[in-house]
Amino acid sequence: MKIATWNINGIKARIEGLVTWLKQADPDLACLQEIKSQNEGFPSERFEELGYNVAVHGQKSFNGVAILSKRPFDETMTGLPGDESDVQARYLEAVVSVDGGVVRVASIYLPNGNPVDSEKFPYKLGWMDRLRDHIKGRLSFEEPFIIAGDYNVIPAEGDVHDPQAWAGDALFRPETLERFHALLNLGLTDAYRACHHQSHQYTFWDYQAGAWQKDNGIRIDHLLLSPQAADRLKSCEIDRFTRGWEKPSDHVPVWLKLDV
DNA sequence: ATGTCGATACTTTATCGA
Repeated sequence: MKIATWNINGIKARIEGLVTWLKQADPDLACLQEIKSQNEGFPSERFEELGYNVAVHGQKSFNGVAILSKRPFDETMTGLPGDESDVQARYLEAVVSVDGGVVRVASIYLPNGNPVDSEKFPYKLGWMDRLRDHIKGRLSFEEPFIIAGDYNVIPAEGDVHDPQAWAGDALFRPETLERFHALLNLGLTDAYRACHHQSHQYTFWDYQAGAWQKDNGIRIDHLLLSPQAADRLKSCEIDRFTRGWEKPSDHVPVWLKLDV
């Protein structure tokens, strides 16, 4: 089973590129972030034509996550628990049946958190605390669970072209990394890191300042695995070639193969 | 060199968010 994550930065702007990639990459499950669309405006037909079932948690203008699945959804859940006042569409979870069990998957768009002296940074940290609490509960199910998405977290110095330049940024602040480690310490596995040891393998390059041409990137899109998913992990790769396409997203797809 | 994009609205340019 092939499971992918991609922050597409706007479904309307990216629909043709996304369909092209889906046809050639052919994932069984695709977690999308930053669809920047309400549920009503989401072009589900374009994916249903390709054999996908579609779950959307949308919002006008900003944020928004979706999951495409070749298998029907047994259940879906929208919104990260823990704060009734949080209306931002950043969390979608789904369960599908496979031979001999289920696979649970979450599509997450973790808050950026910049600027750090604004209310956005504590919102990010609080969201990470809530994510940890929620995932901790889910782990008691002992299922293969893949938490995939744009984490807006640079895990280590080897995941950024210029660590100095990012030192004070919300994506690389000690408070952020501390919470990312707390998440991993629940017993989760960073799928890409489990498959590859080389550093400077990025998933995002800014549109500005020729970042792509200079390979000035960061690795912030991750697939974290429950122990039951990690046991079945076969491979994990970054499709960096889409960054060179016409009208690219600033993020590229990351995918893994599970032996289920 | 804070140099680009995408979405939105009291729109055709400014604002926000990333």
